[in-house]
Amino acid sequence: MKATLQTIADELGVSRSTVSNAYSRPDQLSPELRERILETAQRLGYAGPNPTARSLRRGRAGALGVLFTGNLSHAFNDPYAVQFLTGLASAAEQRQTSLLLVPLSLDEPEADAAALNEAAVDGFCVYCASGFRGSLDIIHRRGLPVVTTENPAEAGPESLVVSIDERGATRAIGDHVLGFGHRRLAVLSDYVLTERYTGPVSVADPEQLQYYISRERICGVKDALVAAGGSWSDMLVLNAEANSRTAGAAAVAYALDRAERATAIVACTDVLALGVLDALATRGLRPGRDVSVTGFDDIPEAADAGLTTVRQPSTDKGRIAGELLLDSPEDPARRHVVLPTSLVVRASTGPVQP
Amino acid sequence: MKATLQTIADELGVSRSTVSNAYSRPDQLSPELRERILETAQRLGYAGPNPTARSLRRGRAGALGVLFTGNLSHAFNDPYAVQFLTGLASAAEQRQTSLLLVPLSLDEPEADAAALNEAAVDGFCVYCASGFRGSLDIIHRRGLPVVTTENPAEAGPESLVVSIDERGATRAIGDHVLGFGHRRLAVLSDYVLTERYTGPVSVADPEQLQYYISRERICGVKDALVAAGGSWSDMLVLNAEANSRTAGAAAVAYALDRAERATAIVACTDVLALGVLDALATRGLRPGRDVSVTGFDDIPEAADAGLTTVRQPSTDKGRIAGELLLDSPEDPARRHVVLPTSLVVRASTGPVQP
DNA sequence: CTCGGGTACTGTATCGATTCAGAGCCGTTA
DNA sequence: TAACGGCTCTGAATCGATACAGTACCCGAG
Repeated sequence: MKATLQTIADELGVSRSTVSNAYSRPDQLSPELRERILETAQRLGYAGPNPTARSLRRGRAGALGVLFTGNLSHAFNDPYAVQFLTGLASAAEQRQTSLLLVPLSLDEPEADAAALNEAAVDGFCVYCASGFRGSLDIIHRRGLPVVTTENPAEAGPESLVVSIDERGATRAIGDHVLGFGHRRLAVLSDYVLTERYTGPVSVADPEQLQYYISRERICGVKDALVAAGGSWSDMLVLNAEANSRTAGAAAVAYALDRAERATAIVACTDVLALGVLDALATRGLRPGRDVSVTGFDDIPEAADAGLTTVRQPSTDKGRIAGELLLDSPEDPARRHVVLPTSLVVRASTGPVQP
Repeated sequence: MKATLQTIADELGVSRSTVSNAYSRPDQLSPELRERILETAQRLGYAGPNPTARSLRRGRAGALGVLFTGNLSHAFNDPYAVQFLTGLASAAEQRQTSLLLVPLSLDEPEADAAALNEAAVDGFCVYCASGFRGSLDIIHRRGLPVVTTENPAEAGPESLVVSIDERGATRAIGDHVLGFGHRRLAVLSDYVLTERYTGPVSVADPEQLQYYISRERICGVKDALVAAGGSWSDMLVLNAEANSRTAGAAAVAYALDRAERATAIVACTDVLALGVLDALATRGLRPGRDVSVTGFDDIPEAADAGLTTVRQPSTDKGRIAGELLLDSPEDPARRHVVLPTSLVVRASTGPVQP
């Protein structure tokens, strides 16, 4: 038989409200009585107001939902994702809110819908939204705010968005690499295809690709290429089956081992680019001289590896996502934040060798 | 004005209970009525029972709390931790439970206590318990189950524990390395000291170290050394300021650069060991020949790097932790699970060079 | 002596569901 | 035909707190 507010109230002969006030609004009662209440609570082993009951009454769950695919490793092994989450957590923490990880299988829509409907949260954060498109309807039906970090165009006006100019950022990368005279380029990404596959793929028109981030980033490279007078059909596109170092190394093998070796590899994430550097190392090729390599995100390891990349403010992105979710501004202009990116040039890129 | 069970009930002229049953106990009403109810709910934009209200009534929060230090990066950058969490999440998922990340600052006990008291969860998982000792009392006062992955001796009988034989595992590592004839050993760990510091430390008696995991693992190496007729005073102990590759590389520098170079480095985690391999690479030293290196955990990267290490079933550990928490067996014998470990020998260890 | 105003506390409605005893109703069986 | 059981559905109690209107009392000003 657990103690409740009533237990304490009865014990002291005061009203339940007063005990509640002792915890939540200390200014509403005399310090002496409050002291007695707290002491009695301690004695009866009462640990303070029940969080669930409080949530129900207050109409606030005190948590933000974060959607995940079943395999957390996948989500957490990317330092970018971890930084984003760190930012999200810091915003949440400031407002006494925690994060609820909601695992989705993506195979069982029924179960996923149930998980979304049963989550006691005040809003959802959907990042890496690729697989979660279907979840948005369910969330909207619950009338909860959602923030995504993707396609601003596709997100309805009711959505909150924190994004970057994906296409412009890789355009800058492309300009940088092309400026060094490289013409035999390869672009490396995960989610080029729907299937799990590692290696070269033929992409007639990158604008038609399904997944937003890979599409935009690849198109940015295309923009640069076309502006430099190149032709898309000369571009080699590589798909990695996951956003991991090993998948990156495996996927780039084709571009490095064939006769007409690519002289520059534009990877769509730093993790993949690090895999490319691994692949170069095992072949005795020098980054920035024999082959130029670029990444995206500017994770901490990128600096150590001397990787030329695009810096995006990952932690800020998470923090702002959290703030949007918790404040849900009405003003449509404030519901969509675009953050700046910058090109970070390091040693992994250099002029094409004669 | 949001729709509730009552709204639907009034609309159809049935009782609230019946609408509730339509969602939670479909066998309690006729299929036709259920269909009409679901349809009306759909029409009125009702997304199903409110999770908070349901939790209150059922007395089950449907979430497990996971304690974190403020900085998620720290926690998530260790693949071991991510694997553990993955296991925890899978156990939770099976029982329709999600994970609530509860950020603790460790600097502000008041705020931390509040966070613990306000978390709507059915139990807590405390891993990397080093800093969280103080939280256990608060959790116990709430009457919630806790599972830890550490010191079985120190945990009270009310605690749930999933552990491994830390000391025995590093004893095996030590035996392996000593068997190759190595005598100039260094052991590398984080949390040897309370302070943030990277480099050699003098440890008169490892049994006195404060943090459980580093103490036990270092003592295991000591056991092996003593059994081989060596003396603890010959052992070099290195502290890394964090469990990261860079900290590992920095901490091991002393052992590699001094005149009497260590011939074997026993690292207490794979991440640190990978850092040691990095340090060897920058010095042109060959792992397994010039210097033997061992790790602990057997994270996926360890296999790629050819690292000799101890495999512990990280994912199982998480899964079992979740199961203990959700089932809370009464039988004291079942409240404490010890999982097996095994030595995995790869190329990073070899005979001492003459 | 009354009135205004503040402080300290009480009582009740409410948040949105679940649960469980029981009420009708209908068909079966002795 | 009465007793019984099964199927649907209802009504009221309950989970544990918070919010708000209201009461009692005290103090100083008019």
